[in-house]
Amino acid sequence: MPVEQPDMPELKIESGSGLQTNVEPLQLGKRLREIRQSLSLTLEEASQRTGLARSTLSKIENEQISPTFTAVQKLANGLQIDIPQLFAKPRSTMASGRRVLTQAGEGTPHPTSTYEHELLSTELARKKMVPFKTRVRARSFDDFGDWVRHEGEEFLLVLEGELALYTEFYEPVVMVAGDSMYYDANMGHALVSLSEQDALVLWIVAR
Amino acid sequence: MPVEQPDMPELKIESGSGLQTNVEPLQLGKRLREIRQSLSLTLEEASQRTGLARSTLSKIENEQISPTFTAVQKLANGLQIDIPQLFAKPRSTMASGRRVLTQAGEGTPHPTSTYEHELLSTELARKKMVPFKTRVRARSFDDFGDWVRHEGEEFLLVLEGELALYTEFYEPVVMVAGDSMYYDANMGHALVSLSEQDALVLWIVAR
DNA sequence: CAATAAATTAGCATATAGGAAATATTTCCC
DNA sequence: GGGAAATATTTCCTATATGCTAATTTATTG
Repeated sequence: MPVEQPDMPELKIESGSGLQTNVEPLQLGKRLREIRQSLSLTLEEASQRTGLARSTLSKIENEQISPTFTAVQKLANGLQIDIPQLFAKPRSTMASGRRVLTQAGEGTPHPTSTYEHELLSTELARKKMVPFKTRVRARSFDDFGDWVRHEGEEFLLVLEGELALYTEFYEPVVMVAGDSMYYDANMGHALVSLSEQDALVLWIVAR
Repeated sequence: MPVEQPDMPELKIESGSGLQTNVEPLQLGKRLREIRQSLSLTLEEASQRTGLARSTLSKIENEQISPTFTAVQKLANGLQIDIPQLFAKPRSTMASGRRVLTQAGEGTPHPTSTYEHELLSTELARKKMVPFKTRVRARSFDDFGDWVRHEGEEFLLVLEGELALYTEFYEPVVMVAGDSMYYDANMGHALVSLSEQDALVLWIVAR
């Protein structure tokens, strides 16, 4: 009897515009300086690792010259940076340097006909992962309607009880406390509690 | 006493980025040519849109020169390409329609001086999330060396015991079973067990 | 404030990218 | 197959990035 969309809280996540018409300033030098400094490297050390001259590095960081692509490659190799990541825009991610605690039972409730979700860390927006605890009511009907199915990947850990995870293309699997499952969420999936009491699971979705 | 890098198991996982010492061939010219042709643009047209000379474009595509970063920017703007995407590798994802079960205690062990990690779902490569259970040994010294710090976001759920989560910029937080934390992993972090017995946590990292 | 380290700048030599025009290649139509 | 037009490549010159050495300025540290 799993179920409709509400089972997938938010997922609105980010993926801002998608249209980057803006003429990005893209402070390459600034970024590079940050990276180098975060590694506690002096220009001299960075020079040794990258094979680029101190002065060149300085000029690049101060945006006095526009580095050759080969120079960028040397930089990326020498400093262990991922090139795509280097050029990535300010990255509309979760606010950096933030954390949020959710104490047991203090999450945001989100009940559905089959599940009782407790959304975690809701204070943080634009997260890469959406975590929630779910209480699967005892003896859910074992004929369920449609699969739950959505973009992304899902990780599931059984915290209490015993349940069956049904997934498309596979046989159902019985899971007990401590068992975990990682699966492609595009694949239909659904949980059914097997024990007398409700089962409790931790669920995490990543898009 | 958290610690050195080993505390962050794998992370090598996808994007092979962990350590990309390899001198990536990175056929920039080839990629650009493909893109231009897929837009049915002639060198002349591309030249007009980008402000770069026909000859320059030709040389870049034939890898006779290594374009300046500003040139790459002009190209990206003119041809509506996303720079990160330009350098991104073929984008491999987890095989679709797959799932993998890890039964309690059956993960892949990965001990370090401070923690005892049990990696989960290791059979699936290129996952968006890296899940593992960690046993935090009782009474870890509460003076720890360096922070653990890495790209991405991290979710932490306490399964058993009681521990203190130290994070940069914040006061330490005491967490008990059922409590969870979501935080920016670039922010230094470290766990210390407070109870007599070891503490057990579920950890999930998303890059 | 002194002493040291680190970063920036300067000057010059060289390698190489960028632009304009010439040359070569391909495409396409008869 | 032979042009003619379109497209791509190469040539040549100029602009600029890179390397080197050293001097100068700017942090750091004690």
